[in-house]
Order: sequence, then structure tokens, then C-alpha cells
Amino acid sequence: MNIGDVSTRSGLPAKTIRYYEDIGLIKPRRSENGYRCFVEADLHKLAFLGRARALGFTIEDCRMLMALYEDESRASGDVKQLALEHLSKIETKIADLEAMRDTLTELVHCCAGDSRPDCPILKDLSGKV
Amino acid sequence: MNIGDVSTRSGLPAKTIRYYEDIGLIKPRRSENGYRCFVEADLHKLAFLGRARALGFTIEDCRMLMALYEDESRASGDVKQLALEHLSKIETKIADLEAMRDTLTELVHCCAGDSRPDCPILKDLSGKV
DNA sequence: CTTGACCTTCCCCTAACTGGAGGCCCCAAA
DNA sequence: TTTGGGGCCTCCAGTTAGGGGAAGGTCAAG
Repeated sequence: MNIGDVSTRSGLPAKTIRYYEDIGLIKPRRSENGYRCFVEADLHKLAFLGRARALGFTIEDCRMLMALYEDESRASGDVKQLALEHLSKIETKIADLEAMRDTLTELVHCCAGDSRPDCPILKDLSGKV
Repeated sequence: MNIGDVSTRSGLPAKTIRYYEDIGLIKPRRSENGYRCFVEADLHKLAFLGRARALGFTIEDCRMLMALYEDESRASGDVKQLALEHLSKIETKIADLEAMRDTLTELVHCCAGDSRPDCPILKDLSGKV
């Protein structure tokens, strides 16, 4: 398979696939013409990476997850711990965003949003509360 | 005021303040020795920027908000629109993160997390569902 | 006079790609 | 046989919003 096929089948852009090779996440062989030459196992790895990234794991997390995946004698506890740490970062981000959302929602509700210059949003940002 | 004082009073790191000058958000005068020389108005702007950034507005949003703030004849509707657009981006991010959280939570609950290699998390990532 | 704190500019680094330039490679049509 | 259009290659630069640190100027106190 050439990179275009793998891109279509994995749903990852070709650029991303080359990048993953650059940073050592995959190691496709090369054809004589220099083209990357992917086998099913590469495609499988890329799909794995795509799913892990979609769950918000960082590239370094993905590297560890792949290593664990390929280690037949792994402990599932190691995977779970990684997932739990990631989960707690996600929870933190959600809480931060919710705080922003709540403040903004309140400000937006206070603002007439018409053609007059009086604006509670700017007033709040300027510290005149 | 020197940058250290402004940093303390605004809560922004000196690096950030220099960066904001670099990108034209503030334009402090200079003393004869080359030091930045801040007046109260600068401090006020920086506090404004700090609050807007804390609400998750991008730098470019901040630039527009500042312009609106300084435009006495602005329409509050313009500010409200900016805030509403930002709010919708935040809602989207929250929804994305919540979807990740839910999937991860389920996977974590399915995983024994012990020393055995069998792991539903890796199984899911590998696509064997 | 020296020391230490503070200030300056400059450059590189982050995460995870994305876009583009310049240049091969390959296949099919005219 | 040539030409055209994709697809592929590598390398470089840019993205966000600053952070880290080096090399060097400035200032106040002891």
C-alpha cells in the first residue's frame, strides 16, 4: 500500500502519517522507488493511534499505549493508570471551560447587545465591577 | 513603573508583558536607560487583557475587545457577538471533552487494572470490538 | 568598588501537526 | 514519443501563547 491508500483507509492525513514515522511511532518499509510501503500491521497501528488521539491522549501517551499493546506480558493496571491520569486531566479541562462558560454566559445575559455603547462585558473586563 | 512592578500588580509574567508589547497590544514608553516605563493606563490595559485571556479569549479576540473598549462609540452588540461566538467554541470544546470523558470512563470501568495482560482499553483502541 | 537584583535583546523550544516549494515517479492518452 | 496529471518524496516555515535561558547593561546598597 502507498501512503494515499493508508490515508484513506485509516482516515489520517498523509502528512500526519509521515509525521508519525518521523517521530518513530511507525516504521514502514520503503519500495525501490523510495515510496513508503505499508503492510496491514502498519495500517492497524495507525488506526490504533487515530483512536487514541481521538480520545485525547498525547503523542507520548500513544507511544506508551502502543508499547503496552505490543507487550504481551503487560499488566492491565499500567494501562488503566495511564487512562485514569488522562481522565483526570480531561476533568480538569472540562471544569476550567465550564467556569469560563458560566462567567461568559452571565455577562452575555447582562449585555443588551444593541447599538448603544454601554456594555457590561467590557465593563467587567476593565475591572469596574 | 518598571516591568517588575507591573508584573506584580497585574499578575502577568514579565515575559508575557514583553510579548504583548511585541505583538502590539500595549505600547509602553521607554525611560532614558531603555527600560519600559509603564503608566496606570498600561497597567489597566494589562489587567483587561489578563481577564479576557482568563475567560479563554484568543489574543486576536483580545485585540478586538480592546479596540471596542477604547472606541467610545462602539455598539455593545459587536461585543456581545464576539462573546457569543467564543461561548459557542467553548461549548463545543466542552462537548468534545465530555465525549472523551464518557468513553474513557466506560473503558476504565471495564478494565480490571491488575497484573494480568487482558485489557479492554487496549482491545478497544486496537479496534477489536 | 563590588555585589546582587533588575532590566534589555536575542534566539530556541514547546504540541501536533499543516501548508507549500521544488522535484521525482508513474501511468495513460494523443 | 511526448505530454499531462496525479501521487509521492524531502525540507522549510508557520501555527498559539508564551517559557527558558544566555549575554550584557543599569541601579541601589553596603
